[in-house]
Amino acid sequence: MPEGPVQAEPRQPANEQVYRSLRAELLEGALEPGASLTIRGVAAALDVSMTPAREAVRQLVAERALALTPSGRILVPLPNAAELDELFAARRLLEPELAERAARRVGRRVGGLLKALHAQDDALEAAIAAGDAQGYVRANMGFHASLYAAAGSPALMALVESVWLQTGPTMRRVYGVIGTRALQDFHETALAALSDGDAKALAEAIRADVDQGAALAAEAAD
Amino acid sequence: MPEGPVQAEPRQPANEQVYRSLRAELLEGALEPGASLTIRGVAAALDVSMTPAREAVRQLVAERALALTPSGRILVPLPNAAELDELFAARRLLEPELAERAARRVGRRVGGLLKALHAQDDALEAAIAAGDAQGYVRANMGFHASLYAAAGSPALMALVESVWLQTGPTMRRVYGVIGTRALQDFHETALAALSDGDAKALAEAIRADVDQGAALAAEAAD
DNA sequence: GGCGCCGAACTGTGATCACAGTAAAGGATC
DNA sequence: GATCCTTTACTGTGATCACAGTTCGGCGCC
Repeated sequence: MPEGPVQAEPRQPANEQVYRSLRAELLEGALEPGASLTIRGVAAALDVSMTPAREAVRQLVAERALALTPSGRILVPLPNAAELDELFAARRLLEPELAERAARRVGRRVGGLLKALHAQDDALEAAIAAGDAQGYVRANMGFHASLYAAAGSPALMALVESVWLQTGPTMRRVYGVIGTRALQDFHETALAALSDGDAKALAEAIRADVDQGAALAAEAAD
Repeated sequence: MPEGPVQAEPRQPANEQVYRSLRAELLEGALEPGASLTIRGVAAALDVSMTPAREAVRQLVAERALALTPSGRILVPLPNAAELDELFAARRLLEPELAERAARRVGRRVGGLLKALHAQDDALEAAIAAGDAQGYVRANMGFHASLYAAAGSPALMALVESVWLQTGPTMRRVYGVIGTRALQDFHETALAALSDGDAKALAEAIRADVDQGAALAAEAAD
């Protein structure tokens, strides 16, 4: 069943454009933790007025992806060790569930998904080889996102994305400690479990991957 | 250690006032699923201008507590069975973790917390006896909220509250099926586990309570 | 030379207005 | 009497302006 060309975005509201832009920057770690933003600044950067910029910033504050100082200034939050622990605890709880749901839902029709995941994994290796920290974060997230998208569980996915949004700025630093540790490739384990149709094993591989990420993040946090 | 009077809210921004108001209505199920809201309407109801009302609505849309029609109209979402399943799956994963953290954190200094939880539980019984559906939802949520607050895990708590916000409008209907089923009081089980300092048993009681809620919600959804 | 103070620039917030699109209600037609 | 269409009222979006509070600069003082 060939898919037609993606609907050429009939109309992109300005506030959503700003939101997507900021969100992508946060997810990929393009924004330094602790950095400050201004509504007028992001409005000018995307050539819109203050209003849509405000809405976008507000949304991200509501998702804890941005923080407000007591006086109302906007900054990229810098999670401390305890908060990082909470966020990875949430990932450890939610992501295996999504992985398991994905495996059960695709069943044996696993070909297309496997191909997409392999592509993301290749991009990840390439980013590591090229020393591209932001590309690394993006590819790693893409791998997980592609897998979980197959679960067809938008509400759970939204929760996980909310967590990613909060860990994004710190995840960039994780790239810095890669290579200083011997890492096990749980993505490969996950792909094997998925092609075997073993939902439990897939969930376990994802849990291990998240745990490894948590360890790296804890190491990179100091 | 007597606590001083709560700081008399030095200044409440209008947008947050609107946000809190809408949020409370959603959490307690005061808003009917499928009902539609207008920015001008909520602005008028709280006697503020459109701007803060917009911000508040936007935040709640970002948290999936409100939904937008393709044309941009605002309505209280009506989760279908699959979405409800996702939301309770998330509660089932996250809340036992919070309960366990709470138990470990309070350790043996459990007196104040137990007292607060008993008070919430009494309010819950009173609401059931009085036939107050909204009071029931509020007291039940208050019980869980008080317990998890003791965990000192704001990031996890925010995730759970996001889920509550989405289940709120449907939870009101749950009250309708209470009494048609013989219910086990897992709150009592939880309180016993807490006073024993048994974190694992507390987590298990909370999981059972969430599961029972999920069953009731599934029953009330049709 | 270091410290404290004052002012100017800048911040987020709130209000108001103009606009394009949608939904609903009314009437005309068959 | 039901159906379709037109018009009207209303919706969310975006822009602009006024304002109060904060921050950070430079200047004067010790």
